[in-house]
Amino acid sequence: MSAVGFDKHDHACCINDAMQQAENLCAKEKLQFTPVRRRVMEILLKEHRALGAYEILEILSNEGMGSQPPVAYRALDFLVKNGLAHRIERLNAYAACAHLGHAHVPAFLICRCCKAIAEAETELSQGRLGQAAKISGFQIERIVVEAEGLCPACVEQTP
Amino acid sequence: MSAVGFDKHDHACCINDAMQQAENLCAKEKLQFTPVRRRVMEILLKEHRALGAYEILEILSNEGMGSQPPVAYRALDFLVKNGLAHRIERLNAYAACAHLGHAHVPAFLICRCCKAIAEAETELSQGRLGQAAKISGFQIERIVVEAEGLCPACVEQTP
DNA sequence: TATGTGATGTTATAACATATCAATACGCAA
DNA sequence: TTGCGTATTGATATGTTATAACATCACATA
Repeated sequence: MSAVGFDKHDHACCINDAMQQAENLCAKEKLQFTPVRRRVMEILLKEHRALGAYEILEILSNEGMGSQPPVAYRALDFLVKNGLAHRIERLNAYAACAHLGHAHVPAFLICRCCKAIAEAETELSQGRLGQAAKISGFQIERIVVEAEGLCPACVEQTP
Repeated sequence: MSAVGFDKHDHACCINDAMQQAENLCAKEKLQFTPVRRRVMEILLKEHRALGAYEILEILSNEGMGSQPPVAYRALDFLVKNGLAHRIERLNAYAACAHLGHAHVPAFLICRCCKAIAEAETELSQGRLGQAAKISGFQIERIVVEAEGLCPACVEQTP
């Protein structure tokens, strides 16, 4: 498990790789990776952080790709539904998936100071939550795990 | 671990107990359990589900206890900050704590059909998320765990 | 050409949340 | 008990996030 997000890396390469994987996945699943959807995915990858729908919308708007909320929300819904991006509930924001290709339950570390996020993977279903669900007969379809706190950089500045 | 929420119980008694515990806790911590705060706690306990701030506000308003959003949000912030209630991120809503008295990391089962919720307890810090945090130097302050799916009642109706 | 389907465009509005500042109540020391 | 500082409430305005509803476009195919 690597919590990509708080460390440096070759970002151009990271974007290209991810876009290629997204292309492949859409081709394989016969999904329409349309210009708006592709562009939103690029934006999320480029910024490499959680973006609000309206932030994305503004970028799209500046590029003449639609200026009304549903344009952004539809593209984001598509990306989330197909595992290309995740919604961060705590922030009401969206981030590109950092583990494209393998199925996983995403878990996030969210810095309350600088808003940086890192994505880890978990397999929570075995845990106490899974037990509780089993006992009560609840059928889990999706799990949200988000930890809020201070990232390495902010820990030093905020004592 | 009991996931109270999807089963019948003596509700009047459950409310009284919880209010008493809340009173005690506020007394012990020297917190001002003011009329608005007390009433919001009662409302959450009475409804026994997650309520939006504006739902609560409407009830308060009907009773002449304030009609503007900040009234509800302040009371809810107080309850959440002091562990009397939890915020359900997935729903942008609030629910009374089902485990008053003992410290815990709350985890929720949320029915996407009828919106019923159940609160379980977890101690997640040992898991992979805790590891990821430790490795990267992230300092966790709060953890959100929310599972979405179908409650026992809705599983039967929605095949 | 007609028809179905999925994606977009567009308007309007619902739902959730907070900033700000004034007024009031409360706890406590002088 | 008086006065002071702090916490709480009242009130207005505004910011932010999300969706309903309906029209249209583009493409595949019967």
